[in-house]
Amino acid sequence: MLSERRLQVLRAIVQDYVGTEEPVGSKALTERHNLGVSPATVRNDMAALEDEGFIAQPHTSAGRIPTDKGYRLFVDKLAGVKPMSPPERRAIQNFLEGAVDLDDVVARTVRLLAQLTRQVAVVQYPSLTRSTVRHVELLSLAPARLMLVLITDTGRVEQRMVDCPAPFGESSLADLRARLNSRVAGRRFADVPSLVEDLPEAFEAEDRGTVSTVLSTLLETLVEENEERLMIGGTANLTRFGHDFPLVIRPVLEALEEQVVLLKLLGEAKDPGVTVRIGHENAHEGLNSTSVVSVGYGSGGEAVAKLGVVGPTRMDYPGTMGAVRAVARYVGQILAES
Amino acid sequence: MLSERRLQVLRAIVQDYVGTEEPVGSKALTERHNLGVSPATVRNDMAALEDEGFIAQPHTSAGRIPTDKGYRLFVDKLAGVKPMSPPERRAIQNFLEGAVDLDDVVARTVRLLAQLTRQVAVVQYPSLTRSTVRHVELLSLAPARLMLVLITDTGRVEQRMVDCPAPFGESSLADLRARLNSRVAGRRFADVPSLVEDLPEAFEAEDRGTVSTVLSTLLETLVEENEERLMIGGTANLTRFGHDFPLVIRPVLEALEEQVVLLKLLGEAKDPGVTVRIGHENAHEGLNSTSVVSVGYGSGGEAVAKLGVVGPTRMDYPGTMGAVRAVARYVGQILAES
DNA sequence: GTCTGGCACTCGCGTACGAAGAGTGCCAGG
DNA sequence: CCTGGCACTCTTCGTACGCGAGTGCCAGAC
Repeated sequence: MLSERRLQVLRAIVQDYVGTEEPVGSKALTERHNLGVSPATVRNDMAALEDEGFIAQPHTSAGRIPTDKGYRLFVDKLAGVKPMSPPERRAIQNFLEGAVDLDDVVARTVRLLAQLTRQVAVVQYPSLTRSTVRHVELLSLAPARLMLVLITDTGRVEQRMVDCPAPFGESSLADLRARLNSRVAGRRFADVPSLVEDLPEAFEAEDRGTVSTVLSTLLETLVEENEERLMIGGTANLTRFGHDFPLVIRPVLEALEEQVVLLKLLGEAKDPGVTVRIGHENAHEGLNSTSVVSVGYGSGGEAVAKLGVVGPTRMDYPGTMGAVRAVARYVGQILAES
Repeated sequence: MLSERRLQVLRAIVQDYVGTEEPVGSKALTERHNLGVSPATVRNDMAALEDEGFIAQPHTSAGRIPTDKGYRLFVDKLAGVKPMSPPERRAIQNFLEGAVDLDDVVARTVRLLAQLTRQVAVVQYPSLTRSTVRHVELLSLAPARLMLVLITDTGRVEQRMVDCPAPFGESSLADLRARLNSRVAGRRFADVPSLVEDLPEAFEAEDRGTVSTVLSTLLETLVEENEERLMIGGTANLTRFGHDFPLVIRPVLEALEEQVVLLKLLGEAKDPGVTVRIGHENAHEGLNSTSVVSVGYGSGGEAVAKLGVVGPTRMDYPGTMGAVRAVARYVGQILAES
């Protein structure tokens, strides 16, 4: 077990290193934080912290830098979440309220997060399966060609083309549209499959093929993987990463382009509050030198999607967590209003 | 005026420099290209080319590298467009044909371009104003709340919320929907404003406010700037930029995040064929060390949007131009089919 | 007039060496 | 258990130097 002072030393190391980006030595520590002990004592503590794996030295005679394990302890025990100041809160709210539609909300959120945290921002669109159905629309584009449009209570709109096996009359179309909506409107998307499975039976034999096709298209859009979308921004902030540039930044950019990777990353965070994944805690190898701070957001109690930032493990955790949490809260409000 | 051989020397310099990324000297030139003359002669030619501003030396006593002006001459006079090989063409076609909707087409196009050219790809969604209307849908979400959905022949779907000044009955809604579609379906979006301006007059006084609101929302979505969207990808390719990394890459990433900048960039290219903007020819300062290769694409004769790549001025112009042109052609085909 | 070989010159790059500085580990004493 | 002192390690930085690539120019050949 680590003594109280050793924890203070760790905290001081993390704070200094995050600020200066340079390994921090015992002398600098005693000067900048009044720990009430001499450098020699701090050195002993540092040796102990190093034995436990919380800090490391890049070279034999340089200062110490925190390890992933050190950051983990810092985040869990030594630091809180730094709340946003009132002016910042107001700025967030004002900026988000200007949005005209969901795309705009998401785009603005990305910009905002990137700017506040000076890191790469990732915002997931509200999940279909965790939203409720506002409306399902069917349009006839050609005799045997329909367009299916899904609209969620969060303002998300998805459309799919449907090629019908047989021509589908205007009256059958109206019938299907009405039946579909009466069954699913206001219900959760997750429940849709069971709500519509017997629908073809209500139709004439000649139309059943088309109805089934429409329904299977509808269900396809709800399959995991397909239904998730996200937006990223602030990649220019990657340039503030460090000195050993290309080697680190390359895999990060590649990972960011793989939506699957990012979705898995966000999906792993089950915590209801802000989740922090540090360095090697991220399964994806390219992100081993980054930390991911994420949180769910939603219009009501339940989270409909996640948002977060990706940055160097050497980041201002309290500040970042505060920004992410605040933005999520306001996005939730905006969605609830729309 | 430059002699034929001097042009050959310039061509050789560009080709070698693009290949090796290193300044090329007179000796290496004569060894790798059989120009039929000695290094000394080439040196004289190089001195002349330098006087004219087509090449430059980074330091006294290093080889020469092409200037923007040199690349310009190369692109205009010395090199053609390298066509894609049949297998490549087939791969492009296969990859694009798997798309399920417009978002997917655009996303696949971005990936494809980025992979083929190993550069940053930019694809603009089909412009609304240059497309034709397939359908306009109006949905009632709440007594005084409508959703307006626009669908183009290229598969693009835009939606907007409309807050009505007064409740709008279901029959009025159906009426408006029918009148709207009969006027604009199949027409070009650019013509929509003049086609609908007298529409409110056909309605009862109590509904006119709502009809006007709907129409003005419709027109707002068509305003330049608002109606343009684009997708970028392959930013990881920026890491192959050069050695003086962060300084160059930073402004490029920043420019890429500014959609306005990119749209202007693509918009400036008026040429019906492939357009190349080299280095300082790009108005935006951050892109002064990049070249932009772009081309319009569309389902029919006219271009509905642009696509292209952004890369270092030191790029394989013939190959890049070939890839961009080929991808644009196939995207056009796909859009025409859908 | 144009091309060529020769030659002296310039510079950037890599290596080597040494001094400076920062930081450490350890130890003996309070 | 803390502290001051001290020897040690390593990185960093500046300087010097030799090497090699490439150039510009010139006199001579075709």
